[in-house]
Amino acid sequence: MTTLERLYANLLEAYGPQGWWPVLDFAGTNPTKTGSVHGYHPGRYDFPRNERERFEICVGAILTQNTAWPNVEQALRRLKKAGRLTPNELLAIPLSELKVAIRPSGYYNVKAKKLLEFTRFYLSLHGRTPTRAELLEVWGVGPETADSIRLYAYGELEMVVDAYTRRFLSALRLAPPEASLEQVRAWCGRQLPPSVPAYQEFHALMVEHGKRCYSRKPYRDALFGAGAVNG
DNA sequence: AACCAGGACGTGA
DNA sequence: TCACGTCATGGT
Repeated sequence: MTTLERLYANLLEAYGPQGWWPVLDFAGTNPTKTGSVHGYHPGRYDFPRNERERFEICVGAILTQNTAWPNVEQALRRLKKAGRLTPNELLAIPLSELKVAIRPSGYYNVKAKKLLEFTRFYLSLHGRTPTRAELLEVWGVGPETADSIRLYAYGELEMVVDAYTRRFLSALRLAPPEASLEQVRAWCGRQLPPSVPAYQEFHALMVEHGKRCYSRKPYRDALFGAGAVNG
């Protein structure tokens, strides 16, 4: 068992299954979560259950770039309420109307453009699963967004690593501070068993732990991270 | 009432 | 490559 596997097991025990990626209109809740409690499905790994949910996850992945999830959830609800949460519906919106709908998630000018770019790409796939390289070619889709889409929207085995993960692992000295996100990502991929549910849960746990202990500025309780390793 | 969030892009060195 | 500025709303 690798150190990262042990870390994963301890975080899972501490926080419980996170139920990522959240989707609208799912009745389940996760009472252990601090922020929004809607749409999470702890312990279930059969999402997305249909094309509608798949596209919604993609849209959420773009809207959540450097943005707190409750803001994204508002934007998704506004899109849905306006009947614009499918690819063709979204492409049919006047640009100004799209910006108004997604305003709560911030950066609405760039994100509106990103959504349109991605949606065109999404339709061009005709249901096929995009490769990571293909996703990275889309304007507005960077490494974390591409990996999140692969892992959560398409259920592909893709490691997702974010700023929290890098801070956490470097604080534990599992990764050098100067390691790039890509290096950390490759390393994590080698340390965990190749399981889609495990990858999904791992990233969700890293975000939850990051929010609690590795928020920017002073790390609130970095010692807990070390404790999580040693048990 | 600052501070920051589940990043990515454009630019200049 | 890489560091830095920019994008913006809402929660704490």
